[in-house]
Amino acid sequence: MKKSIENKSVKMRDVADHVGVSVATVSRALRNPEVVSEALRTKIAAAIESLGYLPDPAARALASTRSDVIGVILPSVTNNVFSAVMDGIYSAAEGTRYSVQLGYSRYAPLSEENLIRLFLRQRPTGLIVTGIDQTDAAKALLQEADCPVVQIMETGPAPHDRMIGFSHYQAARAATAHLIAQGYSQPGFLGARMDPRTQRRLQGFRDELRAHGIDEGRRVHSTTYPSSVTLGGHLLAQLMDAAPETDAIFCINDDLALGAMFEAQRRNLRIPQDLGICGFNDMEMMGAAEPSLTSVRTFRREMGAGAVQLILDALSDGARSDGNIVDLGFEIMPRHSTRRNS
Amino acid sequence: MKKSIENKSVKMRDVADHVGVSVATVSRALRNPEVVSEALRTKIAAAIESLGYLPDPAARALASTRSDVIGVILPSVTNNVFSAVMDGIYSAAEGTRYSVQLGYSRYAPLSEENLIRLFLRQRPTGLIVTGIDQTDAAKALLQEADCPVVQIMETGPAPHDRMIGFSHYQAARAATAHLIAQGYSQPGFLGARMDPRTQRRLQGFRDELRAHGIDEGRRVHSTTYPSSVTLGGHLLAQLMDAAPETDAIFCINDDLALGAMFEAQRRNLRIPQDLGICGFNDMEMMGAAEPSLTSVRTFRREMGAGAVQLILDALSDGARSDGNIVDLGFEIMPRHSTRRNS
DNA sequence: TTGTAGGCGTTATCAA
DNA sequence: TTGATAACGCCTACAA
Repeated sequence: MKKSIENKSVKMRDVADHVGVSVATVSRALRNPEVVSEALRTKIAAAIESLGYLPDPAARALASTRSDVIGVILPSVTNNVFSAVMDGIYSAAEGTRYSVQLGYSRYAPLSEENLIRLFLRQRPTGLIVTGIDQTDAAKALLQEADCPVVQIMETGPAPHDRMIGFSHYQAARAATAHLIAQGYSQPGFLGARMDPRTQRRLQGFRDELRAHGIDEGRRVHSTTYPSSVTLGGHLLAQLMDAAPETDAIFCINDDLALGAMFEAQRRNLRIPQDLGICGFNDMEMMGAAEPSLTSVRTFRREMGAGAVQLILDALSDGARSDGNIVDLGFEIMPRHSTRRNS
Repeated sequence: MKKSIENKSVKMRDVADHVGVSVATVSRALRNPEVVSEALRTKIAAAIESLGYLPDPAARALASTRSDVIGVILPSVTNNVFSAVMDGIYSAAEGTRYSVQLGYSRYAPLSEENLIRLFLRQRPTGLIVTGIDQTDAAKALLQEADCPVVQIMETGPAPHDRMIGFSHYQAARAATAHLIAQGYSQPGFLGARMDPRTQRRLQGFRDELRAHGIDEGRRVHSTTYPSSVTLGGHLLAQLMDAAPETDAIFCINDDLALGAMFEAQRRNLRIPQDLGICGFNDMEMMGAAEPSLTSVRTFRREMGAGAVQLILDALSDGARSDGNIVDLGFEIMPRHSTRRNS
């Protein structure tokens, strides 16, 4: 079995010669096995195996005007929300003939637009983009794309093609409602980065307060800096200085919540009595923290895997069925940090 | 400026016609601008711009027998140690003509081997692989690769080509030495996953104990499960039950350390008096925690960026200069969780 | 400095 | 069911 090494330049031609058929037949055996005779098929498979043949993706793409890549554009490399999404994407793509090509926009709509253009140039099998806040040019590109396009992370109006996510607005309202239901009457808000998705969460927070006739006062603190545990601490410090009446906080994400928890401990604020804390995303650490932290569970891995599945479905469905929206929802995970009533 | 949209199938031919030159000249203007006359170069650039031409990577790769991709193989998608590495890689690649292709081995040497084979098939510009524990077949592939190969995360003997990382063994020894220097006499070890890199850290821990004449007793607790904050708590619980004399722990990574910290708080162990805690990697949260947690800082982003740089260097250096090892080192970050002496 | 032409490894069309 | 044979879009000697 020397096959492992000797594939440096085994090409379809070699396989064909080895079996004594034309390259066309080998090609068919690979793409449409059903039209090749049983006998040849097995001989070809054996030859491929023993010669260690691997198709050249570039030649394939050039000749078929279609590459076997699924393009994915995410805003951030480091944010572990997206790590989970990627995990789902890679898992779902594993075992298929498709490979994943990743691009990072760094939360910049213009760079997202360029990435979309770049990816589309490769005639990908499908494209996965994050959210609904593309530039007009990007939207036009997606609209004209000749491959399935899936928007992830959100649900919302007018998807380009397909969509899988949840409502950040509703999730934030639910989290805020949870705080209020626990008896907190002066909830505050901690936010970072404040990209459009985050803004929608803020809007949910505000609308829920309003629905309960609660004034937000000076309790909304946010920054455009990227979020971090450290920042969570700073924001809580600012908030408590500006609005000492605050008795609970809804944090835009779990990092901020964790940082706020640490800061609360430094200030000897008792959780959940003096301060209730609710995060967002429900990363693994939330349940393990002391005290355990309430959060809004989102289905990130499922979003990634689901997006790939939507593309595969679209491929077999053939036609492009617009308006296909999958709402994965969310779930409030009540934990010690907001357990004031019980 | 309708260029943004109308690039659906603008090809080099179109640009050439638009300017009134041959495609060869356009191609040269793109690859070796210096051999094309100033006048044509600017006209071509203008045409490219106004037509919105984007080269077809597949055709490029096929014709030049070299693709503009840098292949990267990492063991894990979700582990944020690697997120930071990726961040460095993408940053360094940005603005160059190279794009990044990511593959995940899920800590399985065999799948790493297959990915290497797959990536090499595309004749990449360079290949970045994680660590030094490849299968023999993979090693052979890397040895024969006709592109620069960079191994990241570690330093060690016999790199295939180039290498950038640090010594996990030495880092663990240093961390253990720090604990001992702080007056802890019964340090324990918490480990998860226990891949070869982790094992080297354990070896460092053990050797350092031995150097101080300390018996490890029943204080080494590890599992092959992937690490998590929750797991850190469980492991500490096990450790304290099995070896109550433990007065400090060295954790294989920061997640375990954080989980151990929470568990210690649950058990009313005072940190750092009753229990010293040292993590590994120094993720951002460590300094923000309450109490702040000692860790071993590693330069993950720099490793990623450096790896890309090494490839770019190799490209211009021309020849493949073997034995090129960059040791980024590490740094002990002493914080409250081990501040027993002062 | 610029143009001509052959080829990169597959796929797909058309015959056989 | 199988085999020739053009593409696919670009690169690169080789010529001019």
